[in-house]
Amino acid sequence: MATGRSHRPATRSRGIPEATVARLPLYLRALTALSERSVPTVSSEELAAAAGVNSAKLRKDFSYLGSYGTRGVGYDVEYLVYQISRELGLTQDWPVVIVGIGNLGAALANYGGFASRGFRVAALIDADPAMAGKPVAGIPVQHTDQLEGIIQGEGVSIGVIATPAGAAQQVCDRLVAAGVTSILNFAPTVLTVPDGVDVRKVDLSIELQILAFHEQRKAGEVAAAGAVVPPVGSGPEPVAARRASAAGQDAATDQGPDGDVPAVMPT
Amino acid sequence: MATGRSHRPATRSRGIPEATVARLPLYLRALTALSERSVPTVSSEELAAAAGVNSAKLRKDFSYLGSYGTRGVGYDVEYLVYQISRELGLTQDWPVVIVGIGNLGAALANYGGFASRGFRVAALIDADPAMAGKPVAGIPVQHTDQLEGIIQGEGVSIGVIATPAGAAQQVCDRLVAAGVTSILNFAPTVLTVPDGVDVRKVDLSIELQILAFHEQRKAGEVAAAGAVVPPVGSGPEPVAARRASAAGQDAATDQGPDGDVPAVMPT
DNA sequence: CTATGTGAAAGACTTCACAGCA
DNA sequence: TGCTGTGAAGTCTTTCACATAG
Repeated sequence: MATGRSHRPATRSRGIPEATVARLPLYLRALTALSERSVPTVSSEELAAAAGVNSAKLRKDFSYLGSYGTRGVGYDVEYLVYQISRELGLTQDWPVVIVGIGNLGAALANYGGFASRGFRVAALIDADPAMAGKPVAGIPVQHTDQLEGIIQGEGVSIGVIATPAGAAQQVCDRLVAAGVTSILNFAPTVLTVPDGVDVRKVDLSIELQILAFHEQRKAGEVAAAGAVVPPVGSGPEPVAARRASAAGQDAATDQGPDGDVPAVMPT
Repeated sequence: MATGRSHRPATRSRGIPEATVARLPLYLRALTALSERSVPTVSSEELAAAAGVNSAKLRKDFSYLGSYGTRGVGYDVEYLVYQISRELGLTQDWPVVIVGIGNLGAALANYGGFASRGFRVAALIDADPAMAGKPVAGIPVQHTDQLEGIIQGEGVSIGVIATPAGAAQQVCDRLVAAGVTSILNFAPTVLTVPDGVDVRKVDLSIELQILAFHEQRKAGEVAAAGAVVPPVGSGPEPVAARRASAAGQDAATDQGPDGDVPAVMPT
């Protein structure tokens, strides 16, 4: 696929890198905090520190949105908050349904961050008839039978799956058939969806395993004692060397690729 | 820190790409499922489909671990399960502490996936005195005062933070001071940690915002019908194009850079 | 003849470093 | 003078495509 770097019409070239999109919420959060403290402007350096990234990256990211800063000064906090919000589509209302009101589903329903950014819990759905009517986070749980009606009635396009792994694909299919085109999946399963539907997954187990991998390495290093040049192993991997100093810092702040979260069922 | 090392004989060149490490848990999950069905071998094509990635990527990933396949045949399921488990450090016991037993913390404590892969909930910690002693998921909650003692006593190196955003950094500092070197953060805050400590974050709000961004685009595409705002939707955008066929598959499985998850406090 | 393993090419993302505007 | 905006360089990932082992 040739990145038809298309003729960028003035500012705002469409085609913001995925990596940048993933960081916009981070910047937005930092900016919101500044805004609440009535800070009028910030430099890329300060904002980057607050968001946990380096300033060059931040400036590059913002450059994809347009030239919203002032040389020699910095960025206007309020203005940036607005621009990023608009870019992320947070200036509109996004009704969301959460399917699977177990421990996790309830936690998500109670999650305050929802409302704060245009997301509105339109409904809580669970397959257990006993749950029907029971209020969670002030919202009455509805039975799965109602799923299609709710999606269509409320015009829901984003669905959150917090069911056991075994039910995830089935729920997903129904959500999609009913019109949902974006899914946040907390069940530890690979969902199959038709083209045009976005899926993001969050899997606690995966995150822990990644941490374990690095943790294991740390232990190994101690035992092997940091030699000047890696002993055994193939060759003095250049990559390895770099990793040494950057990894700790990097992993901690801007976290590497792939992200995931918790789930409800065993892996 | 030095990197090289490890007395790993034969294959196994040190320096597995981070992107590959992030996918190993995915392969492991798929392999475990096959193993339970007593499937003896799998081709890269089949396994890739089960894991939601493409076969070329999978083969490349495995090539970093060594040559564990048989040309013309495929991979031995049991053997691969073992190799990947070892690589990820899952053949050993990893005691984990969860701090902040609110809705989310309780959900995590009940998460079955923990035990299944070498992770053991060594303790549940909460700052609320009223919670002390109360069992959650069969484990009695302990007060924050006990934090240091538990970490050191159990030799915990992985900590999960599920507290409100305001307490996260403080908890993090205590965990690190007590000896924890890997942290999974569910609070919507950027944690600052010393070198050598790994942090992975999981933030529901961020995931939803990313979905909203793409959702907004889809809506725009429909309206613009590949007209005035081409670059994004209309143009054979590399990303867009790929997304069409692979994305559904891709986004679901290998998800882009930076990962996050849910939290307990508003953004 | 099949499916792995892997150089090489293509892309995506990050970092550098500095021109240029306020 | 200070800080943004951005080509260019550097690094990491993915994809291609095919030699090669079984």
